[in-house]
Amino acid sequence: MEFGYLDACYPGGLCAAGSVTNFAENRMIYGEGNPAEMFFKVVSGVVRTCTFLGNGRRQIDAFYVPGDLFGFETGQEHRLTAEAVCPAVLIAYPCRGVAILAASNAQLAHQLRYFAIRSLVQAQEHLALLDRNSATERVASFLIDWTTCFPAQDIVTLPMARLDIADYLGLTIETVSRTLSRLQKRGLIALPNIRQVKLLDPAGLGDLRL
Amino acid sequence: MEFGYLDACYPGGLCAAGSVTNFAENRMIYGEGNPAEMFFKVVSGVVRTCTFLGNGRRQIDAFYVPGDLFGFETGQEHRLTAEAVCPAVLIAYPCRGVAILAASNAQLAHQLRYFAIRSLVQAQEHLALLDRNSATERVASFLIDWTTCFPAQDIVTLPMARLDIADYLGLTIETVSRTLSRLQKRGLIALPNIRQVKLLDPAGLGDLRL
DNA sequence: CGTCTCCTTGATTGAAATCAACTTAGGTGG
DNA sequence: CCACCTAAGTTGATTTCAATCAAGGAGACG
Repeated sequence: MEFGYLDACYPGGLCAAGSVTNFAENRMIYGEGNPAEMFFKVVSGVVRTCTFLGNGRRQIDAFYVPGDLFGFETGQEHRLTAEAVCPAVLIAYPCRGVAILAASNAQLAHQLRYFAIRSLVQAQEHLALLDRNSATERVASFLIDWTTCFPAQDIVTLPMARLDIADYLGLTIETVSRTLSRLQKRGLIALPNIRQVKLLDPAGLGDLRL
Repeated sequence: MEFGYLDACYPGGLCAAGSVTNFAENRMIYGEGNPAEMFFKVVSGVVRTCTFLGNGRRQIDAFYVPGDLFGFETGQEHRLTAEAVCPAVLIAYPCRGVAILAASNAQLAHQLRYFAIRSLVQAQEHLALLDRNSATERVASFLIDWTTCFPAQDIVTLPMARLDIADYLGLTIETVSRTLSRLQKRGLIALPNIRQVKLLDPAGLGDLRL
């Protein structure tokens, strides 16, 4: 189904219904099992959604960047935990209120559907990423995906810690660290400091994805 | 966001717009890159959606069972391939026609949103499954998930081949086969024949998921 | 009865997890 | 400003588990 992109802020749309909120780094936005009363739009900063597996491991499902909507549920409860990766500004929308608005506003309904499907596409891409089972493939894909979020910049800042990357890629921090070092030694990337990456050879990096 | 389940077949709803189609086993329903003109509802049978990775590997994103809708896209093209796992009856809906209907039918719009979010939830659950990185955890989870689709039955039929299971779980057929044998030896399941499974100890199997 | 496909089982290899030590960066307080 | 402390990241050695390589079995079908 084809859905054009529509900005969330148009008269009578989402903007009217939401309230702006600030979250400090690592602050929880909502927890697994919390009632799904709100969904959110990222204005600035980065958000992660994650599940905690029984053995203490944590799985990061997605990172959300400015413009993204997250927190959609089919049930009464949030099935994931959402946390601010770095200081973040969000707009919170009440689900019920927006559902009522959407019932009489076809454009808004269309827009919500668009964002739900976009999240689905992202989840499917994440699945494909985890299936590339070599650590090098995963890290290379992650770097390419992340940097293409910021096409203008030469050196890209990673707002998340190594542990976040590891939990997103289904690897350990040691493996992520080693893989980054190896990519640097091979001249594919530069790591000027711990949170910054420069792609020296994007094409070569792309080849690693197979 | 909370969405109650609505049957797709109600007057003025989806049913009016769709056409019934049959697909033989392993028949392609649509291919990666095909124009996304239709989406589908499963009436009977099982459908898989998959991507082919550059190295020849295949990743199965999801299995769809009767009642499920699949084929939603944000762009103009299908990003996955859909195939019939076994003989399947589907209803095909034209995206554009349904979008027009949805613009003036709030209930239909709501329903489409519900199904898009449901696919998202399934994708997120699949992600969590792949993150349980032991083969035993994955296979146990798969068996539990699949059999809970058919709560009434004692012995459940797996419509898909071992290779499908392997590609869904990110494992090889050998590992799937070995793991099933091991679960059988441990008395957790019975495999009366190649396509049937009986959960002898669902609780014990659940414990393996961690 | 032979052949093909799908599945199972075994032996070996390899990549990432784990265990463990060390380095770096950042923050605090004397 | 520097000494200390802590959290985060890197690097190395070893182990573990699934992939790979290889061979054999079971069922379907002409």
